[in-house]
Amino acid sequence: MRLATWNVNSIRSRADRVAAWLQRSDVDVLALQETKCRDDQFPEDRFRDLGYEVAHVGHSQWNGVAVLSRVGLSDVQVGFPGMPTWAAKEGLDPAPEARALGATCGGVRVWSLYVPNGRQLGDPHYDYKLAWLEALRASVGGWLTQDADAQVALVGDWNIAPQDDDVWDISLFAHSTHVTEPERAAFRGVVDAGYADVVRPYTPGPGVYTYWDYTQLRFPRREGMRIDFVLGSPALQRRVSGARIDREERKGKGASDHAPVIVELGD
DNA sequence: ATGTCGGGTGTTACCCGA
Repeated sequence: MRLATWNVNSIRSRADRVAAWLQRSDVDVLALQETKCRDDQFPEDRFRDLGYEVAHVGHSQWNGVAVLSRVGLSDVQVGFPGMPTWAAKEGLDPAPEARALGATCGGVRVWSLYVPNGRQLGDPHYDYKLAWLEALRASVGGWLTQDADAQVALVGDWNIAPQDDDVWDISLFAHSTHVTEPERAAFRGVVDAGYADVVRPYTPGPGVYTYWDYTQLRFPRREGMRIDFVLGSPALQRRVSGARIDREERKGKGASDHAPVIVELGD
């Protein structure tokens, strides 16, 4: 089975590209982040026509996560227990954002995750990010306590660069999010709960990234960040036979600012 | 910090978010 994750930065503007990529990449399960649309706006038919079942959650033009699968898609779950809420505007009641979607595909519990961007140190969004990650850790840790053999894949845009080599020049990130110790500790918390980065062993750095800012010619200058990850439970880790980051997909007009990350699972 | 992209709207000029 071939499993992939991709922050597409709008599924409506990227549908052609995602469909073409799916067809030539022979991917069975694709988790998407930043679909940037409501459920009624998601181009489901486009992917159904290619043989994929679709689960999506999106409340507005922000966030939005989905799972596409051609190996079955069941037990869809929007958000995880205890997921923090966020008030979109001053005075509005806090509500869950469209940042987590779980579905069982081919025997694997796949979670498409879009971790909040912390914006700036000291910004309320930074504290929200840490709270969100702590709640995630608590949930996913419990799943393995209940069933140590569960096949779980936590995939998506984590908005964290866990190691200094995961950005092109750590000295430029001295006052930035994504690399702070609390964020890295939050990421390690999920790893310590039993989930390993199954991609890094096949894609060692330095200089290996999954995201390049549209501005400042970051991509041609090879100035990127490794912030998209597939974390697998022990039972999933044992099945991984390969992984890659499809840097080619970042090229050309109409590319997302993130590249797809693909994992091969054996029987 | 923004030489770029997305989305949006009190729309053809700006706003927000990453």
